[in-house]
Amino acid sequence: MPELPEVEVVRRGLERWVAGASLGEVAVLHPRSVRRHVRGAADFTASLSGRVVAEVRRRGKYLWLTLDSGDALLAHLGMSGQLLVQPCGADDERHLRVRLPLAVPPDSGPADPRELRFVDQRTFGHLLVDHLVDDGAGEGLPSVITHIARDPLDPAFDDDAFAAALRRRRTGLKRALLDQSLISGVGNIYADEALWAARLHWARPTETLRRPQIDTLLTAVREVMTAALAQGGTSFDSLYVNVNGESGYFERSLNAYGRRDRPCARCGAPIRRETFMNRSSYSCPRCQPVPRGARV
DNA sequence: AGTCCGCCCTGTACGC
DNA sequence: TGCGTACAGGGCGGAC
Repeated sequence: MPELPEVEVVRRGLERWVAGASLGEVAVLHPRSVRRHVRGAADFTASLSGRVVAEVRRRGKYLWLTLDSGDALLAHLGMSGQLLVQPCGADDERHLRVRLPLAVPPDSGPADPRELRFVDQRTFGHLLVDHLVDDGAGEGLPSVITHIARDPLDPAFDDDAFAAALRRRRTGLKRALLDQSLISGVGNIYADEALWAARLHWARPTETLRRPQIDTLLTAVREVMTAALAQGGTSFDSLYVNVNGESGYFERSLNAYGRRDRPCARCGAPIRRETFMNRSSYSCPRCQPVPRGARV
């Protein structure tokens, strides 16, 4: 499942292939993949054709290509989305949803034509074209994601403001971590990993957290993401950009997620699995005891 | 306004 | 073997 580190790996990989390239005739092979482009699939392709890509940016789990039209091609990978750069003649992937041919300036880049492909088995991901608005720091942000908070690796992320906002919440800690309007980029896997590292239980009432604990938590979030990024960033330098939640790139370093009944790396107690928000939460029963007033 | 639930989707694993 | 069910879960619309 792509969370911030995986999306950042894709962003870095994509940049090399698409910056400076122009888009040819885009083909939408599955309408659901552009469902959030409100003006429809035909408008989606029309607003991309012939546009030149400037740069690839990211906030949390959202990724966008800035275009010479002043708009952006915004992408969210959802659960199973991939953005691949392939030779135009390569066989279609089974779940190819959108095809975006690339043309590079004649005096640069590889001779064989390539295309950007959006592949998405479960179609939770999507693409859309959107105009940019000022994000408050002079940078452009796609208008449909202005409610997405800065992510913890963003230099402009405000720890003080986050701590204050977190304590104003009246909910459980993991629910807050997964709320992309409070802090972005954190999904189920890295939430569990950060909570384990910070020795905090997922149901801890947010308003009872003290500042040192919030700082410990933020440090943990940044460390697990940075470590994953370091692994992912060195895991591929191949022809195409790839992200695959099941790839196992980052599995080796997990301490909690998916480790039911296996010993905690700190204390040896068997990791427990609980159901919460219709998904799994993994934690150590000894290092992360259930707090008073737990919010399930 | 803040909080939270249900739904969307497909492939795999597993019990009977 | 085949069928049914559980599970994976991000983000949003809408209920409360």
